[in-house]
Amino acid sequence: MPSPQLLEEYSQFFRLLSEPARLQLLCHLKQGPTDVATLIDATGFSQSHISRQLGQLQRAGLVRCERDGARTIWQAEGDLVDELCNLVQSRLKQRLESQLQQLEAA
Amino acid sequence: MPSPQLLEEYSQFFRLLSEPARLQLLCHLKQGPTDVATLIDATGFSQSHISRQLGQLQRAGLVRCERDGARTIWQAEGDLVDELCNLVQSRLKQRLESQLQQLEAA
DNA sequence: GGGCATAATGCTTGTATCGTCATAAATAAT
DNA sequence: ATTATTTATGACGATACAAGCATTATGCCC
Repeated sequence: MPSPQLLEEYSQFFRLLSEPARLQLLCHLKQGPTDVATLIDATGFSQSHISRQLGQLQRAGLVRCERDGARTIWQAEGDLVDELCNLVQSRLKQRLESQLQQLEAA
Repeated sequence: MPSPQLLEEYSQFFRLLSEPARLQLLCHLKQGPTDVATLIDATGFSQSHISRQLGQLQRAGLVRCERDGARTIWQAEGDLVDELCNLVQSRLKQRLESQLQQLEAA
């Protein structure tokens, strides 16, 4: 039985991934290091929004940045999120398959 | 690059785990099938709160229930959440270790 | 230094959701 | 049937957070 503190940390981490905007940014950064202008173009989000989301992801250690002059180049760090998403995806798939089977059986 | 719909589903799933109360309930149910009165005792949450949280977990297929007379016996379904938490935990551990090392090096 | 890009941060608003109270629905017992 | 017990749900206040606007900070170029 995990301690309340650990549960709190888990939930905080999952909360970070509970926002489509952040997941989308992470996915883009998975393609390779990217500057903010490109992210704005790709997502349509405002500059301030992107800056905040990246800040949160950075504090969690999911992305890091390096400055290139006035620009900031961001990149994803580690593939924990990929693994998590893959697990969730296989679960979603299972569920849909099972629901489909139930429909066919009826 | 995942579709927006898929990102939305991922995020909804993670949002489910972003609440300590729900994680706590899941952990209790991992110990074995449990009735609501026991959950109230164990967590101190109100009956209505527990009922709502279990409802959300049920709709996501993370728990299921069977009625035993007037009581409802709940149990966790699958171990996806365990796997997710283990991945996250090892990540948290890594991060702390790395921070510790940086402190020692200084 | 001043002007010009880019990125980060206060502040505000809107929305979602937690958590509780009260109530309703479901089920057992007498 | 009525009553008691357990669970689910409607309504509501409080709170958290996303998202944008405006401003400030940071670093380049002249």
